[in-house]
Amino acid sequence: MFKVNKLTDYATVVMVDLVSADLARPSQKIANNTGIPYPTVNKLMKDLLQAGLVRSHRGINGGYSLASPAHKITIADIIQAVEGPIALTSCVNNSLDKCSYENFCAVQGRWNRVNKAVVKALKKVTVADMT
Amino acid sequence: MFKVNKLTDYATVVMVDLVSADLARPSQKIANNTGIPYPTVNKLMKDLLQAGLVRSHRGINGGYSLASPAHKITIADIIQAVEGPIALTSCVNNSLDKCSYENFCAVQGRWNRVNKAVVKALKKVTVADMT
DNA sequence: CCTAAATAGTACTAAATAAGTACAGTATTA
DNA sequence: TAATACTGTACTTATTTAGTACTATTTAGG
Ligand code: FES
Ligand code: FES
Repeated sequence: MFKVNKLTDYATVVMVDLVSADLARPSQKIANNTGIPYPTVNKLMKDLLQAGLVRSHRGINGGYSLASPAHKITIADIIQAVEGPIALTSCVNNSLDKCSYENFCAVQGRWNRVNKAVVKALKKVTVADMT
Repeated sequence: MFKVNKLTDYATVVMVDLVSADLARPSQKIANNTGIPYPTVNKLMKDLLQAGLVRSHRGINGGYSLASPAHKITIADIIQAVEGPIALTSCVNNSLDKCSYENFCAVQGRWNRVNKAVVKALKKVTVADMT
């Protein structure tokens, strides 16, 4: 199947939940709001934080909040945060791993075009659109 | 990672190889041309055949050929042939499985928009473009 | 009609990836 | 200083993908 990770799906749900947060919202509360298990939310937040999509605040009254306005965070951002660089095949430019057929392959580099088209499509939809 | 199956990647290589085939080309020859292992080619052809992307001919001098002109076969077609319907999440309309959060989910149905955008992008690139 | 070439279908095994869980550590505020 | 909540890492299990094997069926040609 051609699909995003379940965690990416969850991440969008989390991001949408955070849209309505005025102050920092703890993982526990996010879990309650969304129905996503607490440990899973916890794991997600680490990825979203590292990618700079959310801000965190420790201690009592701590929690997470969006790092940018909802209409500036795209689905592409969320996918990249959770799953790493978007590379439909391993012979796409920004892929982490290397294609083993590269030496004698007939479609060498052609996937770049497809990849760009998909990324462009994913950048068009924002968290605000998902609300 | 957000990516297509390796088999899908191989499938495009196979399709591109078939562009240059005047008569039916056997799996074995496709394997030789592309460097993809023979058993794997064999497996692929079954999927491509079922999806109607190639035509087959049995017996001596048999083999496979494209069912339509190269510029009419899209990357979306190939992905669907190998991986089934394109459904980025399980709550997308044409998905085979059902989303378990559907009852209380905040982004319910919103992925349809993303999915459509991606499919549209994948339909824009054809086998001819990959040659 | 018989044989060799080649596809068609099914089922199994092994490898890779994703999902879920656990836990010890650190910062913050009341 | 105690309670709250994030941070980081590592582990286990489940699921999916990739690869392999084998049998049956069809076709062309001698
Ligand atoms: S499949 Fe990777 S270079 Fe062709
Ligand atoms: S994640 Fe499937 S309905 Fe929301």
